This record gives sequence, structure tokens and C-alpha cells, in this order.
Amino acid sequence: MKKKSVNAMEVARLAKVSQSTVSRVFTPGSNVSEKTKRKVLEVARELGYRPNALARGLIMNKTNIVGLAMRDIENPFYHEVLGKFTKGLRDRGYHVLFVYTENDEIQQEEITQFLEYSVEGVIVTDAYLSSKVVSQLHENNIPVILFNRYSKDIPCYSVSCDNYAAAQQIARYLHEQGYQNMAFITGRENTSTSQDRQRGFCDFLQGVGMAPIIEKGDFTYEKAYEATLRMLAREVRPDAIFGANDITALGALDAVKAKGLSVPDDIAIVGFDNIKMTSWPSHELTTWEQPVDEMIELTIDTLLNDMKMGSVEPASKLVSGQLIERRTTKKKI
Amino acid sequence: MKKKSVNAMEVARLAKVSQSTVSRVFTPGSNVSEKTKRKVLEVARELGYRPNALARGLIMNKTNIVGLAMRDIENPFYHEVLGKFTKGLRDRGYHVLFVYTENDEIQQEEITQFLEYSVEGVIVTDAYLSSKVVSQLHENNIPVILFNRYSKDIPCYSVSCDNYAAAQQIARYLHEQGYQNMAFITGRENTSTSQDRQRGFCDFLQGVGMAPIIEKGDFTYEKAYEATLRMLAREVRPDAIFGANDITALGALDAVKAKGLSVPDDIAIVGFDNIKMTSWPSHELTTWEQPVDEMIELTIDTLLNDMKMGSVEPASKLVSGQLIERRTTKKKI
DNA sequence: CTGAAAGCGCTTACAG
DNA sequence: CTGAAAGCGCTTACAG
Repeated sequence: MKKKSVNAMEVARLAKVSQSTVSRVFTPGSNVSEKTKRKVLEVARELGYRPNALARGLIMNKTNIVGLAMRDIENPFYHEVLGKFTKGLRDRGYHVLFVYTENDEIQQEEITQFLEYSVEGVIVTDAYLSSKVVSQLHENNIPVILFNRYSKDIPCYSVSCDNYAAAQQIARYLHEQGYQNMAFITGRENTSTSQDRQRGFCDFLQGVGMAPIIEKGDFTYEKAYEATLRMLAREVRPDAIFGANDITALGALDAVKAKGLSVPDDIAIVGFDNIKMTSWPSHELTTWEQPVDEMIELTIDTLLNDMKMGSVEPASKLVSGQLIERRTTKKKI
Repeated sequence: MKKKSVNAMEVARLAKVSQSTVSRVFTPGSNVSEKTKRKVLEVARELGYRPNALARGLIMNKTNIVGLAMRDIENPFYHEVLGKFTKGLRDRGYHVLFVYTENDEIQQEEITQFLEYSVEGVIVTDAYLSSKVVSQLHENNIPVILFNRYSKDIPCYSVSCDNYAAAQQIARYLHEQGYQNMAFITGRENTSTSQDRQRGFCDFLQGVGMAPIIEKGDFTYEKAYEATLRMLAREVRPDAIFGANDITALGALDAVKAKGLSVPDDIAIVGFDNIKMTSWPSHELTTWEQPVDEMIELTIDTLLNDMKMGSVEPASKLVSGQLIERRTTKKKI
């Protein structure tokens, strides 16, 4: 059934040149006379010829494919991230082999996929990577970079928001606004993101003689909602809640409202990510903006440089971001 | 710098067999003795050998790659869809070459990408496809399927929710609840999705002697918010609003609330998609659930069958879904 | 059950 | 500037 697709040989025949010449026409920087080039291109267009990327990848040992692995989550932040990675990579001539991981950890199956297709690099977002998997990739000379996640145990590049510093600043901000009794709702606790945000928050508060309430969440709305209800049932309830991400903060916001309390008068709320929804009139959430574009660029550039240079010393790169003040916080008098 | 990765030849040498035999060991269904197989597999494991998918794809004329194109939108529905496609395809042994389209229409660049990598099929979601592009793909024997979109002009499979019938049922439901003056906020008007939902809604109402207010939206929260404010400024304001998707309905919901009106007492609201957010306590949106899993399965199966059978007559397949009744509608007394 | 050989569609020294 | 030839890593008749 399959009609064989046209190949360089066929074009060569019709254009009365050798197949090598056809190949050169499609290789930027090759030596071909203007005249032959035109002729070949014309025939190619007529036939609908296009060089086969697989064959090219095979011979050049360069596939122009980057593997992108992402956990399956509801956080729209990562949807945005995915889109920007795809565009950024395309602009640099790379294609995206996409993989969803169902478990926390990237599975052997996904890695096999990347290996078999000879991806030139792997970007991992919001998923955990065992060091075994990383070394497997490294043994095959495939650089790996973690986006918004890192691990001290794993020798691997990473780009993240400086979650620790950001959380400190959020704590300082709330403190300066006059809040007295703060709370933090965690994300999934095995993530560096959640850990760093918690540490930064607590460390600052400790410095001013405060200790926040900590409730467990998992980055989802539902868990945050429940965590908030638990908090509100305590003897002393918090007057400010910092959620490990925006979705968490929105869950807290709704729980507070559901209890008939007012935001920010009774309780202030701060999120993290600055996803689009936070600016909706019904939320107007104060949050921390991650400089997504910058992070994406940095990630891609680091990965591509790593590809070229071979094994450079892995490093964690941090970017800052800024507080976006909206209506869920205010200066207490 | 690049260390050459191990190939079948190397394994063959160490296992003292021919390269053909190594290949057979990695080809399910090939004739190899248990003993040789074990020996080869052991050497392969030691060396970390894995068949090169590019070379295999080249010789077998089968890449196991499917192209997935998606518009860059904020609708979380499509995030979910992407995840499920990726998983569904992986379960069937296919890999996903992912592409974001920035414009409404799929660009030549994306198609070229698919063509060069010899994808075995293309799934297009929430993006428009010109017939030129489709025929280009078809000329190269690459089947195409549209997900939740179709076009009469384009000879191409599609799988959608039966938007027309669903919208009719929504209209019937609102009518039965006693609403008198209904409104529809459109999505992007060049999409079949929005058009069909509008037609179904209007057709039913016309049948019972009503004509809904139509306001223009584009599937975003912001436009829906504005559209709703415009509606509320009218002399007679609607008592029920149907949004072209959930995000639209949420925009309407917030606008109504912002005006101090009560939902559903003053105005009822219905969305479409049943994205996760609609069940949040702060929304509790009545909406239409698209049977996503079923749609994904159907799409993948249709595409893969099409691959095998060659060009069958393109058909549009429709699935139903159901109304999810929550708190933004109620029976009027 | 196994090996030698041809060939998938390309790139790239090598010669001219 | 161009062509003939080797080779990327595989699969698969063909012969034994």
C-alpha cells in the first residue's frame, strides 16, 4: 500500500546530476554551483522531495531531537512551560520527543525511548530522576538537565527559580505588612521546590522570632483545601497563608472564603508561579512570578552548550523572579 | 568528544555470533535458539546495547513516531488531552513528536518537520489545517486525524464530541428548568466546536420559540468576562448563560458575581468540557462532560487503522458525553 | 537455527 | 564544482 517516498536518487536522475550533488544542495554551506542548485531545487519541488531526517541523523550522528519528560499534573504552569520549551527548541532547529511520566520517577521505559531514538539531550520537568537513570544517559553521552528541580545526589545540570530566596522574601514581605501568625502549605514533600520554599520561609521567620504553622499538601487544590480547613480548626488560626504553588494558594483561598472569612482582612494568602488564573478578578492572588522565559532560555542554552562541550562540571543555576502584589494581601494597620 | 555508542556488530563480536543474529534477538518473533539468545542478551546488557531506532526505522520504513500538533492555549482541557494521547500512544508502542502551533493554522514548518521525520500519522488538536497541508501529508501517505475539530472542505478523519447534540440538550435542560432568556458566549468563531455548540443551542431554542442573545468570545476568560459585562448592561439581561467552553463560563461566572448578582438565582451558567477546575467549591459549575478517554481511544485507533488500511473513506466520528449538574443552575419555581 | 550480503536514504572524504 | 564509493546501524530474503 505504502507508496515509496521520493529519495535523493530519484531527484538526481531527473535533474541529471549525481545523488551526492542533490545531497549537497540540501546541505547548507556545501559547494554547489548556482545553476545546478536551481535545477535540483526545481526537480525536488516538483517531486515533493525532502531529505529524510532519519537517514541524515544516522549518518551524521545528530538527530536534532531533544527528549522532554514531564509529570502528569494539573498545574497549568507546566503547560505553559511545555509550550515555551517546544517553541524555544524549534527556534534552534530541534524537535521534541515528548514523554509523560505517570509516576514520580522517570521510568526505564522513558529512558529507553530516549536512548533508542538517540536524542541529543533530555529535559526533565517536575519529575524525579534516579541517579541510575542519569548515569545511564550520561554513559550514552546524552546530557540531562532538570527544570525547576534539582538533587544534590545527582550530578546533573539544573535550572530553577531561587525558591529559597524567594520564599524568604515572601516571609519578609508578610512580616513587613504586619502579619503575625503565618502558615505554609507544602507541595509534594519529596520535591526540592517545596522543600526550598518551606526552608526559606521558615528560616526568615525564625530570624524574626516567629515559627510558622506547617500543613502538608501535595501541590493540588484539593489537598490544599483540606489542609486549610484543618488549619482553621486550630485554636489559633493563621493570619497569613503561603501556598507552595498557586494551585495550593487557590485551594486555601477558597477554603478560607468557604468558612466565611475574609481575604485579606482575616487571612492573607500568597501563592507561587503567577499562573494566568491568579490574575482573574475572582482571585487576584498575590504571588511570586517565576521568570519563565528566562528560565526556559537558560535551560535550553545550557543543555545545548553541554551537548557541544562534552562533560562540563554540572551546575545548578538559579534565577530570581519577583513578588506580584495583588488583592489577597494588604498592609495591616 | 562523542563516544561512539555500541552497535550490533560489537555485540556480535563479543557474543561470537553474526550481526544478523544479534538483530534477530532484538526482533520479536525471529528464529533464534534459546541458548544464543541468552548469550547475546547478556553481552548486550553488559555493553548497554540498544537497537538504534533510527536505523531500524530507516530500513523497516516504520518509525513508530506519531506527530501531535496543538495550538498554544490556556485551556487546561487540552493539557489533559495531550497527556492522555501521549500515554495512549505509548501503550501502543508509538512515540510522540510534539509541535506547538503559534498561529491558528498549522504552518508549513510543522508539516515539514513531520515529513522529514517520517511520522506515521498526525493528530491535530485545536488547530486549523488547510486542505493544502492535508493533501501534502496524504501525498506522502501520512494519515491525519483531527481531534475535536473538523472541516467539511477537508478530506480527513476527525473525532469530536457531538457538539451540536450536546448544545441542544443543554438548551433543553435550561428550558426545562424554567429559564426564559438565554445567552450564548461564543468561542473563536472559526472553530467548528464553537459553531456547532452555537447552532445546537439556537436550533433547540428556536424550536420552542426563543432566540438567545449571542455575544462574541474567543474561548478565553478575559473575553468572556467582557462579553458578560456587555450582556449585563443590556436592557433585558439574560437569566442563563451558556459558555462555549468552561473557561468562558468561568469568565461569565466571575463577571456576574462581580456585578453583585447571584448565581444561579439571578443568572444560571453552563460550561462545556468539565475541566477539573469546574468542580472546585468556588465554581461548582454545571457543564457538559466530554468523554475524553473514549475520544482519545477512538482517535488513536482510527489513526492506527487508517495507517494499516491505506486510504479509507475519511469519516467524522462523534461521541456523546453528558451533562454534569452542579450549583450554577437550578430548577426555577 | 545461523551467516554473508544487499539495501534503507543519506553525508562526506577522496579524486578529478 | 562534481561524481563514485564507503559507511551510518539496522532488517531480511537467501542459502545452507
